[in-house]
Amino acid sequence: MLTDRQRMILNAIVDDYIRSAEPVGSRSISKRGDVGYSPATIRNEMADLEELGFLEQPHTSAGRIPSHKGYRYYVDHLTSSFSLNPAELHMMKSFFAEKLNVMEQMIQHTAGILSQMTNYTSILLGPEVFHTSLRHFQLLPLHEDQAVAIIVTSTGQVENKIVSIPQGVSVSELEQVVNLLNKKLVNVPLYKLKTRLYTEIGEEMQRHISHYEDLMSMLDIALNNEPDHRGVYLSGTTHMLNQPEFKDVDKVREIFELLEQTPALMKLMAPAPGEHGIQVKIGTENTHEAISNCSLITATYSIDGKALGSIGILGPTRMEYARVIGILNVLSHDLTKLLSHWYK
Amino acid sequence: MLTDRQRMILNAIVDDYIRSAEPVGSRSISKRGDVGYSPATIRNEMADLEELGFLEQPHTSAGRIPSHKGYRYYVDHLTSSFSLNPAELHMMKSFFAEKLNVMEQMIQHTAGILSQMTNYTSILLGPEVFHTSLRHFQLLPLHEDQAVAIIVTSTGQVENKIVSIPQGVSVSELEQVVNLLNKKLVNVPLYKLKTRLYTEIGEEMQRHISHYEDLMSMLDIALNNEPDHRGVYLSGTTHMLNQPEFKDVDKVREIFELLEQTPALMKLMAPAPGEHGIQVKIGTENTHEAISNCSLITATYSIDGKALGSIGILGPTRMEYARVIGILNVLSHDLTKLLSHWYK
DNA sequence: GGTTAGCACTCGTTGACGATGAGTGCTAAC
DNA sequence: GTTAGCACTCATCGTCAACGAGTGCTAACC
Repeated sequence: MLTDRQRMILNAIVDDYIRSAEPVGSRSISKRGDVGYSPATIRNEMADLEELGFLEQPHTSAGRIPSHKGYRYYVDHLTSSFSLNPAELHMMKSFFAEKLNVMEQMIQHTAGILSQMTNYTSILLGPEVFHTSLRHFQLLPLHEDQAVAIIVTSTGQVENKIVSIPQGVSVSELEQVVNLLNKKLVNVPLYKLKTRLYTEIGEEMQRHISHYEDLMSMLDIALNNEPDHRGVYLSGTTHMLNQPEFKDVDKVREIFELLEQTPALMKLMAPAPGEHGIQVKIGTENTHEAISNCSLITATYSIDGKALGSIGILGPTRMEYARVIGILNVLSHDLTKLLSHWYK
Repeated sequence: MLTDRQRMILNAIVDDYIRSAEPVGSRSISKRGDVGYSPATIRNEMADLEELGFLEQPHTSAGRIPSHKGYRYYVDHLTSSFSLNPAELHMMKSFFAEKLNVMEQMIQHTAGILSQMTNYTSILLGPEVFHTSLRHFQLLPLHEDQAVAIIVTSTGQVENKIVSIPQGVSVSELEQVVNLLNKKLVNVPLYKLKTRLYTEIGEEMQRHISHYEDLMSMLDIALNNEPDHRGVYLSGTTHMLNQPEFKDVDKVREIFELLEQTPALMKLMAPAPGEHGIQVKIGTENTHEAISNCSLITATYSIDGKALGSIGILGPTRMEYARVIGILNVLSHDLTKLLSHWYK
């Protein structure tokens, strides 16, 4: 039905479009290198492909994009064997191995209730974030250029992640680095690991170790693992979209990015010393730029009077304060009661 | 610090702005009724409040909006006692009472993995959606105008919800309705309840019962309860925002609304008869308008060869098909294995 | 006959400009 | 102290012209 060249060009267009999300022109296909024809030739083929229904033009003077039929053809003729790379497979396996823990479930569940009732985004910081620290770090070489990084936490949880070893780093150097990390970072709370890595370890390493930058970025990846996110529970993030002040997608994305950074969240949600009830931070009272026109209402929950974590609601400054405060009040008490009951 | 009138006007402005998200003008405050002054007077006070820093003007010819200081004052002087209405309290209590069930957790967890690995939105339909049906429906009057609707499902789960009884409906009529529902809807799968309500019950009721419309909307609310959503697991909905084709917030909202309608999702995710592997539905191949430029890739998982539910990925038509298919392949098998193992 | 260079043409994007209207500030009357 | 009236401001919206990316077509080339 299609000539080899047409198939090749169609594939190139779909690939490019999947990457860039912009209509692709004849010139850019020609420049890719894997299709050895001039733009004019490609234009001719593209015109044919369009006539056959595989491509579309958003308007006359734009490049082409694949039509549904084009995608269909692409999918039906996918040659690559859908195989995942080892790192991805490993990631998936370790995800599955994660223990489901009751307290975690309960907190996540609470986050869900909270966002559902308020129609705002809810944030819960579980106790782990505050109290879990690093017990041990290990780096096991797999091949020449890959190793598995293993992190054991003070709660006995084991996280691992495959990383690439920078070219030219010797085994003895790797050992040195691991020793250094264990010396400096053991007992450091997980959420502070990355900061410490740069402040304390960085300096030391720069002195003794070659390939400093590559190694640092490897360690960054190794430590950027799940434990960093562990213990932060979000729910109802999409409620944000219903607020007219967030009709600008970029603003929303900024906020979402903030929500994925545990240390920043910690800082925002940390209860003011001595403060025990509900706190309301309005607009720029929040220290972070991205949420300078948001309000954050937080409370703490506890077991036996000992503060365990925070529970908060993020919405526009134009927020239904009375309602949210009421709900948060009830819910933080309920959660406290529930947890106390559970751990008795 | 502020006169009573100023406080009153400030409160009115904050309230209005919280509701409308638009700068409020002097005229609209004057019209509210609870502030008995003309627009001009209010303008004067507003000018003062702005000078004091409680209000802001986005631009000269617009109304005022509260400044952070204004919100702060509003919050610090909130008089209402943060009390929730009984229906809300009940809702919260019943949320908390929900049993956490292992299989549910596992499926939700899988949804999380899936969206995290693909960077698209993942949808899982749990087995309940397909197989759970109504066992019993009950309506218990609480006061004059409120009742609690109780739904017992075939899995033994009990859901309840407080609804308002329409004025002028007698107890005996309510009983008739409940009997009718039990006669007609028992053993109907939960996700079909609402459709059946309108097609089968509606007609019958219209003949025998007064206040038909009010009653229907009450029943609609009663049945629109959680069970309808039960068994649909979403994750990574926010990934959508990172795709340039969804920079229009309204489009995204449309999709989110679709995702919250179980019956529609069911229809989209239902495996084609006889089909067992991975299905790819591109663009308009999906029957729903809102996702006409999305692709939906689905697979099924099963126990003992018996299909239990579906697992899918929703993204733009411009999707990394090869990668997603690969991941979905592995994950649907893993989930099948895991569930089989668990229930052995 | 297939391939490529060159050129006129199309059409979406961008920025400038004027009309419109909501809401203000101020003055004068009540 | 309160209110009516009026000139004024400024964001929004639609129109219009300049710009440029990318095409389709023709003619030359291998």
